Amino acid sequence: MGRPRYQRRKEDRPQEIAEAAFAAFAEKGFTATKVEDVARRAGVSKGLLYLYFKTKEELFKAVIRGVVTPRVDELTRTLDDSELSAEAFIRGPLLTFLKRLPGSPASVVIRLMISEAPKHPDLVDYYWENVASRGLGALRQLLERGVANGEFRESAVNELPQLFIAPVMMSIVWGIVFADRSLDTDKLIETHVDMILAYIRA
Amino acid sequence: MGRPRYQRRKEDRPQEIAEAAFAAFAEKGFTATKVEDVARRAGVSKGLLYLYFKTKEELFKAVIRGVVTPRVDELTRTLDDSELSAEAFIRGPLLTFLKRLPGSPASVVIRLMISEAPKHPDLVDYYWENVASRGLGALRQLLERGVANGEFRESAVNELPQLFIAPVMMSIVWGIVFADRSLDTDKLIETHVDMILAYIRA
DNA sequence: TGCCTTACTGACTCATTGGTCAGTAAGTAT
DNA sequence: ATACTTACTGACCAATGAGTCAGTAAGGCA
Repeated sequence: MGRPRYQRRKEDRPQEIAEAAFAAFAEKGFTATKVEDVARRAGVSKGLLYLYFKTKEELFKAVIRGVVTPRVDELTRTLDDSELSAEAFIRGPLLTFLKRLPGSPASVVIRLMISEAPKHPDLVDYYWENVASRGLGALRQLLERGVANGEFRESAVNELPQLFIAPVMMSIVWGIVFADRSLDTDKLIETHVDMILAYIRA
Repeated sequence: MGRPRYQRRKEDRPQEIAEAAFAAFAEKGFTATKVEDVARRAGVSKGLLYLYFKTKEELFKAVIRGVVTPRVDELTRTLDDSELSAEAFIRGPLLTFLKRLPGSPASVVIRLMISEAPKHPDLVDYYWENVASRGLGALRQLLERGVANGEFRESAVNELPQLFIAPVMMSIVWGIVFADRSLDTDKLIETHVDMILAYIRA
C-alpha cells in the first residue's frame, strides 16, 4: 500500500555516493565536509555509505581517482592520434585542453591535493604516477618531436614541461583564492603559449 | 626557594605565540593544528593564549598579517629606490626576489590561503589589498616604464603581470604536493623570465 | 614583610562528528 | 503465502578539540 521507503540499488549506490562526495568536497573541502552531509546528498543513510566505503579517507581517495583517471587519457590519446606538426598541435588541441582546465573538475582536484597532500602520501603517489608524470612525459615527447623535425631549437624548455602548466596553475589558484575578482585566464594562457613558441621556434 | 614556575612577560607573549602558531600551521595546516599544541610550543598554557587571541581564527589572521606585511614592502621599496633600466631591474633584483619565494614563508602563506580562502573572505580581502594588488600594480608600473623609455614594445603582457608570478606559483604548488620529487625551480623561473623578456623587448 | 593587581594555569564543559551495529523492510526464491 | 537474504536505516557511542573560568602565584609597591 504505502510505497516502499527506499529501493535497493546495490549497483548504483557507490557511484552516486562518490558523485555526491565530489560535489560536497568541491564546495567545502575534505575536512569541512561531514560524512552525514554526503550521505544526505546521495539520498542515503550514513550507515549505507559506510557499507560501501570503509572510512572517510577511502571515500576521498576513491573520488579523486574516479575524477582524475579519465581526464589524463583524453590528453595522451589525442596526442598519439594526431598527425599535426608539433606547433600546430600546441596551438590547437593542446591550447584548447589547457584553457579548459581552470573551469573543470581538475581544478577541484588540484585544490584538494594542495590541502590534503601532506596527510595522504599514497594519494600523492597515485597522482604522480597517473597524472603528473604521464602528462609531463607526453609534453616532453611532443617537444622532442618538434626538435627532431626541425621546428624547434634545443632549449631549457625541453627539460621543463612544467612551463606549459604554469599559467594554468596560476589561473586555478587565482580562481580558488580570488573567486570573484576576475582574471582573463584564456588570454593569460594564450599569451603564455605564444611566448613559449616564439622562444623555442628554430 | 623553588624558582618561579613561570615568568610574567606580557610584552613578548603575543609575538611568541604567533611565531609558534606559524610554525605549527606550516607543518600541519590550520584545521589540523590544535590550539593546545600551539600553546605548548610557545611554552604557555592554552588559557593564556586565549587571553591574547579571542579565537583560533583571530590567531590565524594575526599570524598571516604578521608574515605578509613586511615582505611586500621589501619589493615595492627596492622598486622605488632603483635607478636601473626596466630590463636590468627584472634580471637583477626582481629575479632574485622571485627565486627566493618558493623557499620562503610566503609559500606557507600561499598554501594556507588556498586551503582556507573559502572560509575566510575577510582574510582574502586583506591579502588582496596588501599583497596581490600592490605587487601586481608595481609590476605593471615597471612594465609601463619599460615601454615609456623604449625598452619594451606594447604587448598583452602589460595587462597580465600575473605572468611573472606563474612559474613561482607553479614552484610553490609543486613543493607542496611533490615535496620530495625535485624540480629545479631556479631554472624554471629564470627560463621563464628569459622568455618574457625576449617576447616583450622592443 | 605583607598586600594587591593581574598574568598565568589547567581542569572542566560542551558541541561536533567519525564510525558502529541491532534492527527493519525490500525484493527474491520456493 | 511464506521464508529467507541482505541492502538499508538511524539511534547510539566515543573521541576529539575549541573555548571557559575559578583559582594560583609572580612581582611590584607601600
